[in-house]
Amino acid sequence: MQDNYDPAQIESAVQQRWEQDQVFQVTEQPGQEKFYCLSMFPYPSGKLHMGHVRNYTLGDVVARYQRMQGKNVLQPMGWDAFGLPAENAAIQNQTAPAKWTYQNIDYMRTQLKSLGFGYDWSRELATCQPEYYRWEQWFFTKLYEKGLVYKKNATVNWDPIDQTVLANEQVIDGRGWRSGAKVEQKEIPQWFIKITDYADELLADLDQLDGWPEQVKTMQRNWIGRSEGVEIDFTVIDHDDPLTVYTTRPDTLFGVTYMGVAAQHPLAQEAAAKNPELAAFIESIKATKMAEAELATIEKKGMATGFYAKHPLTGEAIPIWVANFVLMDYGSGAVMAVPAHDQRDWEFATAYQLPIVPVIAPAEGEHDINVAAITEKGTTINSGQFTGLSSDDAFNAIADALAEQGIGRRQVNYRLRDWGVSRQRYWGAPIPMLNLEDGSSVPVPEDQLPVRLPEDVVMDGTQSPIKADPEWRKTTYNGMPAEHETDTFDTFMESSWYYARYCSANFEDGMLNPEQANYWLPVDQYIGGIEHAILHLLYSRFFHKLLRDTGLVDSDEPFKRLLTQGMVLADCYYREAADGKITWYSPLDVEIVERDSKGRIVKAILTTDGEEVSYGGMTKMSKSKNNGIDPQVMIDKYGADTVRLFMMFAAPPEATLEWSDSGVEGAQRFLRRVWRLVADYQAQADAEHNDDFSQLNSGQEDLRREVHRTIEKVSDDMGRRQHFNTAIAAIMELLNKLQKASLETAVDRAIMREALDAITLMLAPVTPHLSEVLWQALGHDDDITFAKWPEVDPNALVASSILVVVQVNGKVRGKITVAADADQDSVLAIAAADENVQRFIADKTIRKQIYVPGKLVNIVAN
RNA sequence: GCCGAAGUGGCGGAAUUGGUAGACGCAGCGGAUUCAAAAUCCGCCGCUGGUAACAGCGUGGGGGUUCAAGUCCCCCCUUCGGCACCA
Repeated sequence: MQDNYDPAQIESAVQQRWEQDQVFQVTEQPGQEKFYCLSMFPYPSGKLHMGHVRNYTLGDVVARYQRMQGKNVLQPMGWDAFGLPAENAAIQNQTAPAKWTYQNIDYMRTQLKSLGFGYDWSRELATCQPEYYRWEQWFFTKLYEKGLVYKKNATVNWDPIDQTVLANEQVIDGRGWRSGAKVEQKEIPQWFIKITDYADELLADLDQLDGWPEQVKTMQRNWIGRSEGVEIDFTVIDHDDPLTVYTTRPDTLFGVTYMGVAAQHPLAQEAAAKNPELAAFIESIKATKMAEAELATIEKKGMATGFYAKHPLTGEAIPIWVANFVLMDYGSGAVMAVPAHDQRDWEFATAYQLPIVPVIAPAEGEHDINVAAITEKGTTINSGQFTGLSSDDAFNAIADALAEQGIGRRQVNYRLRDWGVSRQRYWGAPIPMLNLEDGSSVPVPEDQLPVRLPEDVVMDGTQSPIKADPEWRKTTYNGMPAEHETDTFDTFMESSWYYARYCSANFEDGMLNPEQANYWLPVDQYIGGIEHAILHLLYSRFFHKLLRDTGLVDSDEPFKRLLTQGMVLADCYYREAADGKITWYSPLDVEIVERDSKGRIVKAILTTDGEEVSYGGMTKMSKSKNNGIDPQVMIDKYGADTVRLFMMFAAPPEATLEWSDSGVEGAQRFLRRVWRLVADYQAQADAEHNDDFSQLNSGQEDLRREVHRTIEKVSDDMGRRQHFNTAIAAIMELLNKLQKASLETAVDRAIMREALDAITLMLAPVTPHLSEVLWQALGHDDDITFAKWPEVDPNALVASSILVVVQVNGKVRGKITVAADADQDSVLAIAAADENVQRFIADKTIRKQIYVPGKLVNIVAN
């Protein structure tokens, strides 16, 4: 073996062998335990960024660890290839989205290979391929047949200059990002999938997901937002149709002082027709973006419609207002307002001097209704026959009374809304529906699928090429003229079932091969960013249940265990010009020339011109701050193993990770030390070994105990805890001890040998190239990829004496070494006899003694 | 605004079930090696006092529970993720 660690040479050789032997291609093995390890597939944006590298290293470490546990491991990879950036890039680079996308995929695939990720490339897929999206289209028509798909009007951001629909991120301060036009809200017909039909099951099944982080489950629970309430019909005075609202607080019904309706609500429209001032007001609030965050923070505005509702129990007339915080797309588009007991209603009432009538007395404490609403439950007051009840009793009594009159129904409601899947964009899977001349819609017949998206197009920055081309949409249905739907699917559609398609990625006779899908599914370990905690993961869970109810899979949930990884941050540097304009410089072009005595950056210069730049701290790697570190530069400089090791060592998976050049160098330093230790050992490979560990001296016993303690810890960290940073720290600690160990006797050498084997194996998931080469150098002729994970020898762990900490009144005053089998009394006696302990208890009375066996003594004395 | 997290030395982080706060790494400092440097090796490294032994203080801020709190409870501050058309 070479004296020096040469990652470039090792890595390309090992990767070549993996490719030649198709090491990571797998098929179903009925007798063997399977493990499906999946990382969220990337959007092919051009090149990998560090977030990808982190995500996929985590996945590869888990996959390799599980393989060494003897499992049949599937780890696939593919491309989330549809989406907005391809359209933007196409406009900018005068190319077609498809061409741009496929080029990016080709480059990023080589990057993934150079990082040594063990993927089964025979299953690679890209969601923009008709072979993929045809089955999504097919599935959508099945859902249509089942009545789970419907069309309704919904609001979009409309750019009146570009004549195009904008995504929320394309609307900046109420204006279109390209045109600068004031964005309008426009209602257009769109397709929806009834995810609300599955709300109950999506909520209940969260309890089965033991392997999911509690925070993700909580976020999903809150997102689904199940509530129990009452739907109430308010008669509108001099009007036929009642105004129906939903409330979770019928106990506050007597406190209703006004009603709120959305700008698009029929009542508002009707009132506006006769009232130009109101019409103008409605027009003005229509410009508000309908994002929830926006709504929550906007100034509450409203105007009276002139209509009045009749209070169902008191008969009083209640004014109906148009309010900008009531959404038409949401529930019935109307709310009853109880300003005394709802903060938002309170703010609105205060702004417009509407009456605030308290009807609940809080259970405890004083409350000033002039300062804020009383939102907690309590006892009813001012509530007619229902006065004096607890909120819960009043809820029931009022709900029953309304039900008797036929104007109220108990109802379970969800915050979750149906999934709008229509997008007015080009680069997505065409929605497989036909619009007929009579205005109705039918699914595209199965034998005409897929509805192909033309790939050779020119983007002009406004309309989608398939909308602009009248020929594309022309077709017939049963001999009648018909038009293809020109909207495309939300890209969350593709990412909702790709995990299942991987199981039979090349299957041509259906969406999935149920036999293969049921062998591999559910995914045993899913890894991706926390930013997907709600939408992507909820849609995928929903799709899995749809697949199940279509008979394609047996399981209820797609992902057994979930790991949500944090972001990658880096230093950023900038210069501010005289006019205040800030220019950001890549950390790769910056040299730190001065640090203070604590090591903090004082002065940094740009290497290209030698002038000073300012330090902007650690922020998320991003284009805007120009602080993205290109993984390729790092791989070329240090090798994949070093990059992988640093990524796993620098932070636990869920936390943010701060990129550090010197940290990467530290990782490389460690690998060189491992290499050298094996090389030094190899240099005397001919020397005699003695594997009999029954007669060790105390130093040998201690060292061997360290080896097996490390195996124990690393196994637990990698398997159960998934804290790879502490696993690596434990290996580093062991290496530090081994470097000082003697190789004099045959037994010394046998212990070293056992330790080097263990270290090589334990590092294999993280640094697979290095480990493969070291494994061979250590004389093994099997493939380390499938080698058995090291086992703990329980005999090696036994220690004859243990360290016990002695506290007096909770402060550490001494440390004693006692026999491992010492009883409580003798430990307490030794503790009290300790010289320093004596100083603190000598003139005091011992009140209490606590002994935590094998760990700690606390003497309470005063 | 709502929902979910996080906050520990100069820095990244460790402390897994309430039981030695700071493992491991980085940076820094001192030394060895070298003509010199790089690389490598050895040592020191929370703050304050002390030659030292040791003592006092210390986990975002304030309060509480406990023999014992980074960890549990209450209030507050700051930063980050999501909020349904970015993926």
